[in-house]
Amino acid sequence: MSIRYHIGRFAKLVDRSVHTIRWYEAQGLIPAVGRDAGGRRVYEDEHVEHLLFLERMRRTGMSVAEMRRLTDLSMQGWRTLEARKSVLQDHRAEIEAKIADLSAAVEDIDAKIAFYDEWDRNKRRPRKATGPAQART
Amino acid sequence: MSIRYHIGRFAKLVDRSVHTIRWYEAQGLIPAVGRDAGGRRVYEDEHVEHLLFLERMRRTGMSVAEMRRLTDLSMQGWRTLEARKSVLQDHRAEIEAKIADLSAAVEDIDAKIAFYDEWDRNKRRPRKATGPAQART
DNA sequence: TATTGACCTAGAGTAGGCTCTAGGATGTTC
DNA sequence: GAACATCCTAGAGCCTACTCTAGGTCAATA
Repeated sequence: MSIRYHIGRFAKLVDRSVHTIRWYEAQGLIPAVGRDAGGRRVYEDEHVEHLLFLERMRRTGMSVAEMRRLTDLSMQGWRTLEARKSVLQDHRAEIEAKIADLSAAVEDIDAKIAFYDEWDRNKRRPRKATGPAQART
Repeated sequence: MSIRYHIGRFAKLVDRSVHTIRWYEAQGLIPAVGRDAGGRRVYEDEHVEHLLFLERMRRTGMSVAEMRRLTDLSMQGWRTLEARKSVLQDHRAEIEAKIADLSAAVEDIDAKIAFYDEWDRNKRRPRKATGPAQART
């Protein structure tokens, strides 16, 4: 027997606003939401887990369309396991590319900071860039 | 003596559209753009380097507001070196946080895929999650 | 000199992802 | 039984970062 939540509590659990939760449902990101006698939405632990997973996907750049696809697929049971894996593998590849991009940016920043430091030490702008992509900035 | 470019060539060099370049200038992201006798914008290598650096910052999540701040500061010379370093250090910290988030997401995805694989192998849904944040998805 | 292509300005439109408003119903607490 | 929190629907509004349109100018080429 699982715990049930109304939307306010649910929203807090998954760290989104109540408005956003309703909007997510309208976008097809929350499967099979029940209602109580008064017509209010009722969520269960599975919804929490589903949304926490989606939240991680969202934070790492997955679009609402992709999250909807994942939600759609999971509502169709085991027959869609391969399709779900494929969506996740694609997203995984995107994440790896992003990590590479971010790491490269960290290097650029460090080079720029080193360049500023040298500028500051010598009280004159270094003639040659210390790293990639140096302008007179 | 540096090479000069009109907007079309410039846009190609920094891989943004001509529209976007004009818009960037309106947003204060491109310092001191000259004009030729016919009123057309003229860019130099320094502009290319500045924009390539901003492009890396943009791709890693820096907002237009922050890029404008960086551009403003660099137009004010050596007195703003510390301020520029500080903006870059803040962005660096954000990037590191993003990398951590992305790495965690990769782990979640791998756990989810392992979970799907086990489900597929056993032809029934594993009762316990293989990793964090497992719902019935 | 006429066409063609690249450029100009001002401003409107778009996409994604929320975020909020209005007007009303329900449920819990004192 | 009255106040107050929480919920409901439908739909408008907002923010960021572009993206495109309209109407025109300028310069190189045929």
